Amino acid sequence: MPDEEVVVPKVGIRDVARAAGVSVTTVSHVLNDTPHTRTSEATRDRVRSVARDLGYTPNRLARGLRTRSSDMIGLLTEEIATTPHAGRIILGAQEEASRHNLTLAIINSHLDAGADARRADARALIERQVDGIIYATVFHHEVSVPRELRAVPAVLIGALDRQGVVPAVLPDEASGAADLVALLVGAGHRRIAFADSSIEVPATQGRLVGYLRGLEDAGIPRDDRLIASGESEAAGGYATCLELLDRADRPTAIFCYNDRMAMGAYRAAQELGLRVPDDVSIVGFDDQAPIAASVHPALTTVALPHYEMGAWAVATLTRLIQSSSTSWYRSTHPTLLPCPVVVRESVAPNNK
Amino acid sequence: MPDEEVVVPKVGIRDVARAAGVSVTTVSHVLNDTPHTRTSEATRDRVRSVARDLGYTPNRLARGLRTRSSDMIGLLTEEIATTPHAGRIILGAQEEASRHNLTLAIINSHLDAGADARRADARALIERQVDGIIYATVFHHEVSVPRELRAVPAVLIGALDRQGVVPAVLPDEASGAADLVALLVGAGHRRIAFADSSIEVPATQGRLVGYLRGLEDAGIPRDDRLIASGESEAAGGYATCLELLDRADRPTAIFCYNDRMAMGAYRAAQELGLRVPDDVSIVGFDDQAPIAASVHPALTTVALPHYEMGAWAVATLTRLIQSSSTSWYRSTHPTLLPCPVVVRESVAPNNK
DNA sequence: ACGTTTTGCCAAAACGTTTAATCACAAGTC
DNA sequence: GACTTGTGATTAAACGTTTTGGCAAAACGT
Repeated sequence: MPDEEVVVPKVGIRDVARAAGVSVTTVSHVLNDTPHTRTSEATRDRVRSVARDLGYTPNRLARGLRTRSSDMIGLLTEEIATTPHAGRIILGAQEEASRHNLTLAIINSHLDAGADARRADARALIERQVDGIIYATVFHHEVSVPRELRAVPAVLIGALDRQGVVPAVLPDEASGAADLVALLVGAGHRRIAFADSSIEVPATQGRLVGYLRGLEDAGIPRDDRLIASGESEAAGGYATCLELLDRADRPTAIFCYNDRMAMGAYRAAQELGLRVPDDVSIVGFDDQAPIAASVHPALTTVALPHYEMGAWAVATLTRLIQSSSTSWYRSTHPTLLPCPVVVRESVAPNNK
Repeated sequence: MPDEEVVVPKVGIRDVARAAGVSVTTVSHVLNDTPHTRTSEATRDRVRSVARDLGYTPNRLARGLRTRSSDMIGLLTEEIATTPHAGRIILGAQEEASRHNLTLAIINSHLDAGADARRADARALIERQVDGIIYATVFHHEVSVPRELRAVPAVLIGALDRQGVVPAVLPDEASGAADLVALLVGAGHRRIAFADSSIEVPATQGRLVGYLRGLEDAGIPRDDRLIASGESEAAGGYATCLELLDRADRPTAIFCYNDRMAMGAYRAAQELGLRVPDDVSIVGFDDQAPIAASVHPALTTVALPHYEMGAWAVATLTRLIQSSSTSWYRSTHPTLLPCPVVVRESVAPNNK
């Protein structure tokens, strides 16, 4: 009952039609370049210019209602807060989405949220008629996706679907780790220690597996005395590496489970009077900003393909959406994205 | 023309109505608890249980079309990539949004994007009929908001509206810096240096202003020989602090422009054989994860209220939306959110 | 027993699009 | 000159909700 829109009288397709002296159908046709439809070049131009002059903005809600598709994709993230990495996933997803004229709707679940809360979040997205859903988790091995996700195409980031029906993408940590070992071997190192994380997550295994594979590829026998583990923080890295380095036959290089532990390794080396990289080479994993570039010497490490996983997710999602309702799919193996090693200054040739 | 939805026959409000033996009107009324409407307790229960059994999910597009509101708010971010901080803004906004039953649609502009690209992004959100828009920038002093933002309530994060019409929120860097100085003064320090950033951004000024105010409050005269500047990275902090510390009358504490520079300060101190914090206290700014907690000794610093700004933004936006169309507002002063100092281990009493 | 109020419910019109189905009319075709 | 064919546009029916304005029946007051 209050006065209507004194501010900006929203202009709809009808207004354009009226101003251009055609029907709304025609306006819709020309503005969307609807195929199999005929309109003279003259009226096309007229409609377009009128639309521009009036400042027409289509109402995507209305369009979505009619076309049964929202051009939105939902990103369900699990604790974006804990890891700065998550930002890069969002960025990758966002940019790929923009490329397809889609927009991203984001909902964040707390890590400790129950299954019901998570399902409620999925429902919230589905109510919004998203065309697809990305479920991004911190690195879990397997997860059973809320069954509401079955209502709509979905992909998984950082986890495998227990039922094996939803496509998933993961970082190829093992290969990255193996490459890193190869780099060290190439620099002449043979006594390469591994400072592992003491808590068990899939990443742990991948990195350890890659470390061992790297050794094997180089024909270096495994030496369990060179493998130690600690809390996956700077303090843990310090303690672990202190122990590894404080021996007569100390390693010439240490592969740390992550960059934070590598920071601890730097300190351990320093306290023992060892210089990095001259006396001992140190490498990390994660390429965690801003650590890796800020420590001295700058840390050689392995980057995780967060951006790429985000982009991959919306790319395959759009493929799924297009092929949807005709062919259905069963996800075979998860997609593994490469983890490139980024070379900085913490590795030196082993001249011993 | 392919077979219709063999998978999941979407259930709409009509299906619920039919199954419950009532009209869609009634279903709508009970499901929304529409006020000033009368329905017997019996039918209410029946409708609700039928809806649950059928697994009814309302179509928010349709609802939005009718109610002229989408319950979505758009977050326009400028280069979420560069700063890990951005993630916390998103998180704060997201959680506050969830609290109000809103969902966040995110679009990211590149920092180097032109004004047109930025306006296109704003339009994309408006087409989606978002109820409001948050424009989050990296810390700029003033910005002229795309005029499409006038079509809908908007708030600014990290910048001021040049026209002074859009409410804005900023971190109160000056007070945070002053508090930090007060902490140092309280520990007995009087020769407190400031390692400034050499590039000019609003944050620079705020922190410097706060530093000076802190000194003044303590009755310590300003000494320009204690103020130096360098690149706002670890390397710059190293160079700057090396110079500050390598004097006979060296400061007993250094306030670094940010945590990365503080990392450099640690290295400078170490190379000069000075222990932190025993020989020199060092503080930073930003509370940047994971640096601040990972360095040794852990860094005392000031946290930026990113989460809080995100939450503030959607909170005031919802207020704006509710009061909209009735009262219009003119933003007075920007809101300043406190930057709490977080005490760790890099400050020691000055016993000299 | 008769008006009046209250209670419980419903029909139908929006909301702004897209799209299937037609339609008028001019131009070819034999 | 009667048929077909092509061209450029239109009419009207969706899409799934909310909401306005009523209407019948039950309850109530006298």
